[in-house]
Amino acid sequence: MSTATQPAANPAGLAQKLADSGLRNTPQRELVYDVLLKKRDHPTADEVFARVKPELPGISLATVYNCLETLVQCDLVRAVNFERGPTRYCPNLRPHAHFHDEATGKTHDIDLPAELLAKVSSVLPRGYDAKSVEIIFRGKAKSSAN
Amino acid sequence: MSTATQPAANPAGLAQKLADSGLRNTPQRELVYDVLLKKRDHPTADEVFARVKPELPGISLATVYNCLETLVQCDLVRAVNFERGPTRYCPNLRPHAHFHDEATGKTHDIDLPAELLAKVSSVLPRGYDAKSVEIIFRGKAKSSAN
DNA sequence: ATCATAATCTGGAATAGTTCTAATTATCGC
DNA sequence: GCGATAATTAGAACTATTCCAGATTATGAT
Repeated sequence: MSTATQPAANPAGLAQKLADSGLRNTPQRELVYDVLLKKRDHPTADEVFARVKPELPGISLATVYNCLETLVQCDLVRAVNFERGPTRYCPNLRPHAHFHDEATGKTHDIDLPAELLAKVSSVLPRGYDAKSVEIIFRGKAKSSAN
Repeated sequence: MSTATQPAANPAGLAQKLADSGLRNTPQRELVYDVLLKKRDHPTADEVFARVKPELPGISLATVYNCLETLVQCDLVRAVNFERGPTRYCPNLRPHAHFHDEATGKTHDIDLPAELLAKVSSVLPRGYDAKSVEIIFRGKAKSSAN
């Protein structure tokens, strides 16, 4: 498993990022962020809820949604959507695309060289100012893949 | 406006494509396809419904959903999703990305050179077999854009 | 430490978009 | 024209998410 240093992709970074945005740190936010970091399989809000509940039985689904939204606002987590399925959450902050395996339903991160991202953005005609680019592959991941 | 020849992007192509898939041609399907071709602004199912109703007042929203789904199956139309918003429909069959203007809510097609698509797909590690790639830009389109 | 203030959390109701269901109607091949 | 099959319809049901109002909790000033 890759353990490369990632900017703020750790529980310690959370308090800082929250403070930066004038938000409070809470056990709920910490826990939600922890489960995202611990199992990076692009869980849905429901799945996060299920993982968080044993640790904090009183937590509500609404709070999980709130926390996830907060983490997205703080740029600690990316929200990802496939078709009309439930939103999935991803703590990988490096530029990456998503590969959606139609056979297993699993989602894999595909790292993107900055060079490629630049090339992709360069197809935009003048006047188009893109704040973000999202690339989604759909297909089958043969064997091996984690 | 571009009137370049597009494979089957015309009402006549519909009957053929439907037949190919063993499906029947119906007034509802023709009309839904027509309104998509006539105003290519990536309408939602509701918007298609509204445009179709004056011509065929008895049509139901469920049928519009059915027809759109059928057209997608026949590869005459692409379904596009932005975040959790309603699905939008696009009769542009050329390879293209979508630019979602956050200010106006409008969607613009961005043609993609085959060369770029190939380059994008080439970032996939061995074992990943992508059936489709989707590229979505988000940002602001200054002035000019149609 | 105490209090006031504001942020956050909670459970349940509400909502939006879409899909499902059962009954009716249209279409195709003979 | 007749029967088999496909498509349409209206409305109910469903899913993921947001909204709401009230309870709880953290924070900063005293």
